Order: sequence, then structure tokens, then C-alpha cells
Amino acid sequence: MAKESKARRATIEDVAEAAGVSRAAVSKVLRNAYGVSPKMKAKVLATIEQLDYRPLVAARAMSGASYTVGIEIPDFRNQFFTKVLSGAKDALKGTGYQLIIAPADEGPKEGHRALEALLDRQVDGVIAVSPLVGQSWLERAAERTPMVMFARHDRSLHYDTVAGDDVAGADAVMQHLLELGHQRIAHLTRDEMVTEPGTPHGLRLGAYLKVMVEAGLADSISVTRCGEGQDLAYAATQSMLAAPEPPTAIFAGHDELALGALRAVVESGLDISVAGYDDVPLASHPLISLTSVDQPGAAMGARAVRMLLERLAGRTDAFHETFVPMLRTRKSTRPPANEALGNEHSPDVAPSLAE
Amino acid sequence: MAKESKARRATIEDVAEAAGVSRAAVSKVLRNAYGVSPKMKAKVLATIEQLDYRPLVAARAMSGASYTVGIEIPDFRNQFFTKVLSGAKDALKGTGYQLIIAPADEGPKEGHRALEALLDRQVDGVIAVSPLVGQSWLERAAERTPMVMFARHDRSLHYDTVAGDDVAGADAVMQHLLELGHQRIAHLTRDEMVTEPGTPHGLRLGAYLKVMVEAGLADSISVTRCGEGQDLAYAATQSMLAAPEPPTAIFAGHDELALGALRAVVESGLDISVAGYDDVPLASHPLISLTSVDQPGAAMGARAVRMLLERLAGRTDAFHETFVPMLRTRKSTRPPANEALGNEHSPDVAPSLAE
DNA sequence: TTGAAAGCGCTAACAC
DNA sequence: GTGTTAGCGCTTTCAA
Repeated sequence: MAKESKARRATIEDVAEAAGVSRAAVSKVLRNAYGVSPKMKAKVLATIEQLDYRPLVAARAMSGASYTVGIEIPDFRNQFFTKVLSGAKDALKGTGYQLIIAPADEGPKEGHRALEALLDRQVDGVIAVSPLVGQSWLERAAERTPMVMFARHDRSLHYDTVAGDDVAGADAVMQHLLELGHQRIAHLTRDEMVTEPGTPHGLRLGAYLKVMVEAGLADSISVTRCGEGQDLAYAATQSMLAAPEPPTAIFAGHDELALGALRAVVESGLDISVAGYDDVPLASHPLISLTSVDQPGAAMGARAVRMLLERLAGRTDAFHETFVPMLRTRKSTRPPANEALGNEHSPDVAPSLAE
Repeated sequence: MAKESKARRATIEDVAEAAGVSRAAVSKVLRNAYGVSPKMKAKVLATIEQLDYRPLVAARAMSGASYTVGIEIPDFRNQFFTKVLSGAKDALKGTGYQLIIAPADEGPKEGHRALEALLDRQVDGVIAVSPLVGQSWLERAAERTPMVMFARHDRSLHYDTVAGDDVAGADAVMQHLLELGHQRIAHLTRDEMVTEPGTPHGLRLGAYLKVMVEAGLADSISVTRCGEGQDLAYAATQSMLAAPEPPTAIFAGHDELALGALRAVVESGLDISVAGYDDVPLASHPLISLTSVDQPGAAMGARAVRMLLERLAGRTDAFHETFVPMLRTRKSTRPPANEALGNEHSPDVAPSLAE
């Protein structure tokens, strides 16, 4: 009754037999390697087509390549990473490499886990966003599998890096807020784990602190931390706003947090400026109009892919590229509402030395 | 001078040797299969730990399983799919299966390509969002690899489906707009390719047309098409608004399109209602407040994974689950501004038969 | 309970 | 230019 239960997938052997050639010949055609006559090539190609043959990647990976590039990302709900993915995907188009994405869960060891999952699958190259993975481990892994790390500011001899200049970006935001006349500027960032020195959020936090101190606003320093995502940023901001003396401006570590903060601010009815980081597509929406630091995610993702392709092609010395971010000022930041109160509460700061 | 150039990765052989057992024994421990004494198990486990051994997936896949579940998605910039991914990822946690995501490019054959890439990699199971792939091809693929299709309304004996009730959802939107008093309701949807009969967007379009006709508004039917993404929706809406008699309400095929439309509407200064579909997280943001049809993406993704796990565990009969969507009305939809003009321009419709 | 050995489907190195 | 063959690192019979 049953026709042919689970028709077996054609193998290279089947193709060779049907075409009357050797497996090696078929293999060469597949990789269009050197040493096949046009005639044989045509015959093999026709047979492949006819049998609907597709090589199993696992078998190829066991001896040769997997023609696969893996990218590990910590949070695909963050539209910045989505931009990066787009850029990477497009840059990989037509190269013969297939892209697979391994999502990492939250947590210090999760990036590590996802990376290992990719390596276990013998991807030919890896792009990863893993600020928390130890450098020595990465070095060792990168010796075997070409690797470019995203948003890392360390320098390795074995892997390339693509990062934004987080200090410059954060400086720009802070400068902008100061120029608008803000003093009680709060910083909304992620948990300690994610703000270790040298990480993007660590650098942004550092820049915030430095600018505040240098502006004589050390007493107004206020750092609020929250977990990942708009919802947690929303909740954290709510408590921030409930404090006796809420900030007049909030600098959020990235746009996702900024959007959550904005939600709380809007609902509170208070006139508080909010700035973010990354310039996700929505930041420019007229209904949102969020001041943000433009990190060209797509270009960065594409650059990472190109670096990886270079390594795949044989390059062995390490490249480190830094993208210069660009502040986009929008309506979410404006002069503080209660300007009059501005100077009133900065005790140990001489009222404008430079005037 | 060089220490050990590219230290070889430990193999099962290395572990067996170091532990003084056979490869088969190690293999059994790895899969904690039946027939290993606790003593040997402990010894092997210790050796694995010590050698930092991890099995290569390719080798396992050649004979056995890859412990990998693949999910194919057409557009990770659409936050709806991002919700689905989240749900799927969480549901897979702790099952021993690793999730890999294959992004599909736009185009009729691209979903197919991404799916094949996954099958070539011998994933143990597949979840796919491929409205455009032919059913017969899918059937054949599903005979060999467990598969659950997302957002498909066809019924197969070999694959499961998880979908939303698109007709009910679209009906709800239209009913809502009609109740508000709108007549010139336009539908913004994707290109013909994506609105084939039976596809989600095809069903939504069909429901739109049906409701319009039944409401006696056949003359006001207006369907605008655009490519994927906010930007293209924005441009399409701009031309729509430039027409002599623009609509008073726009029903967009999904929220991404709705956000683009909203951008154009806001910029135009016109008072036009906009409704979307999917209820992406941002729709509820107070600054956006987009009326939308809530499709529980995370729950749907989790359900798809559970179905797949059931198949992986042996189920062979097909399941088809439909999720009932729920309209969320928000500020982006309100009564038409120029109510007075409402009836003036509906020539061949008897003014309310049922009154 | 344990181990030996035969593959899985490819590629690569080498003969012819 | 073409074919032969030895692996790659696992799992899976099947004996012991």
C-alpha cells in the first residue's frame, strides 16, 4: 500500500554511479575544484539536478569545510543587533556561505555556551557578541576557527574586532545634555555584570561619570541599573521618578532601555529628557523622536563579515576596527523644564567659573 | 619557540583511552544510554571534564542525531517573529536541543533555500515560516525530518501547523473601524506574492474585501501594496495620502507596515486612523499607542517547539493549532475627523438598510 | 555490563 | 583528467 517509505536522500555515490564517474569527480564538481573536463562537469551537474542531490553538510564538515558562518547574538529583540544581523546577512549573500544564528541566553556563561554550540557544529567562521567571555578562552578558540568579535575593545592577535567608540558616543550625549542646561542627569544602565571595565556599557558608564565629575556635578551623579529589556527599564525608571528629586534628564545605556524609560516618563507626565544609544530604526519615528547615538549596525555587521571572509581566505594578522558614532539630537531631549531651579541645588560647585 | 600549534580538539577516542574504556562506553555515557555501570560512568565523566571534551556534532549527525532544532524565519526585523523566536528559545531550554536560526531572504524561493540549508545540516527538527513553499515539497521533506510550519493554514498529514485566525483578526479590526464611523478604509498590504490565497496576508486581505462589500462600501475599497518594512510602507502611505480623496482609516497588514504608515500620517498632519496586526511590543508604547490584533507570538513559538518535541519523541499524526487573536484598541484609531462628509460620497448604497 | 568493528557521506592525497 | 582509497569522529549493531 505504501509507496516508497521515506525515499532515501541521494548521496554522492548515487550521483557518481548514475553519471558513470567516480565520487571524487562529483566532489570536485561540487566544489568546482581544479581538474574536471567541461564535458564531465556538465554530465555531473545534470545528474545532480536530476537526482535532486544535495551534499550533507555533516559529511563535508568531517573532511573539509561546512560552508557555514555562525553568528552568536545575545538578544535579537534589541533592534541594534537586528541591524547588525541584516548587514551580516547581506554581506554574506553570494559567497557560498550559509549563515546560522545562535541566540545566547542571558547570563555570564550563556554567550560561552552559544559559542561552543557553534564550534561544535564546525562552522567555518564565527562572529560573536560576547563581552563576557574570557579573552584567553577566545584566543584558543580563535586559533582553530576564524573569529571576529563584535563590540569588544580588547585586542587579540588571533581574532579581529569590530566596535564602536563608546566613550566618544557617551561623551557626545552628555555634552548635549549639559549644553541644554541639564544638571541632574541620571544614567540608566544594565547590571554590574554587563558594565565591567572595557565593555561597551562599562565605557559608557565611565564616560558618564567622568563628564559629571568634570562638570562639577559629582553630587548629581545617579546610576540606576536594570535587567535587559524595555519592561525592566520601565520599572526602574518608575522608581527613579518616584524619588524626591527626580532627574531632569536620563541617559540610557541603549535605546531599548531608553524606550522603556520614555514609557515611564510619558506616563508620569513629567517633562524629562531621555537619550539613548544605538539609534535603532524606531528612534527616528516622529512619534518617538528619541535622541540617540547612531551606531551604524548594518555597516558594522557587514564589516565583520568581510573581515571573517578575509580570514577564511587566509589572512592571519588581526584587525581591529572602531566605528565613530554620531549623535542624533531629537525632540526627546530639550532644555530642563524648571530652569530656574537649575543652579539652586549645586552646593559645592562654584556657580559657573567660566563666565 | 611555539608551544603547541593549534592543540587538537579531544576526540571520543582520546577520552576512551584516557579513561581506559572503549569508545562505545564513552558514547553511551554521552547519551546516557542504557547499560553503563555508575562506576564507569563516573570515570568517563571525569575524563571528559578533564580533557575538556565536546563531541563534534557533524560526527554525531552522521550516525544518530544532531541534537539541533532549526528555525527558519523570513524577517527578524519584524518584532512579531522576534516574539516567536523568544517563545521558541525558551521552550527549548533544558531539552538538550540547541536552537539555530536560519534567516531567509526575501523572495519566493528564499524560504525554500533557507529550509534546505537547515535540512542539509541535518537538524533533528524544523520550525519554519514559509508561506510560499509548495505543500508537496514540504510533505516530502517532513517525511524525513519532523517539521512544524508556522502561519500556514493548509493541513498536512506529515507536518504540524501553528497559525493565528487571520480572518477573525482582520474582521475584528474592520468591525472596530466601521463602528467608529469610518467608510473610506484603505488596506495596506504586501505584494501579490505574499497575499496568495490561504496565506496570512491573503486571508486578511480577503476579510477586508468581504467586510467592505458587506458594509456596502465596495466603492471605497482601496488596496495599496508595498514591499517589506517600515520604510516602504511609509513611502506607499505617502502616495496614498497625496491622492485626491485619502482614506480616513488605514488597516495595515501588520504592525511593521502600520508603523511606517503612522510615520507618514503623523508627518502629513492629517487625522487618519491606523490599525495594525500582531501587537508587537511597541504598539502599546504610550507614544505609539497603535490599535492592533494581538497574536501571542511567544506562546505560538513555544507551542511550535512543544509540537516538534512531541514528534521528536515519536508522535506521527499531525496536529493543527489555531490561536485566536484579540483586538487591542488604542489611540491610533478614533472616529473620522470629518464625520459630516461621511455619507455624502456613497452613491449606490442605500443609506443604511437595517435602520 | 563491556568492547570490537562496521559504517554514515563526504574530501583529500595520491595513483593512474 | 580521472579514479582509488584512506580517513574524519561519532553511533550502532552484535559478540563476548
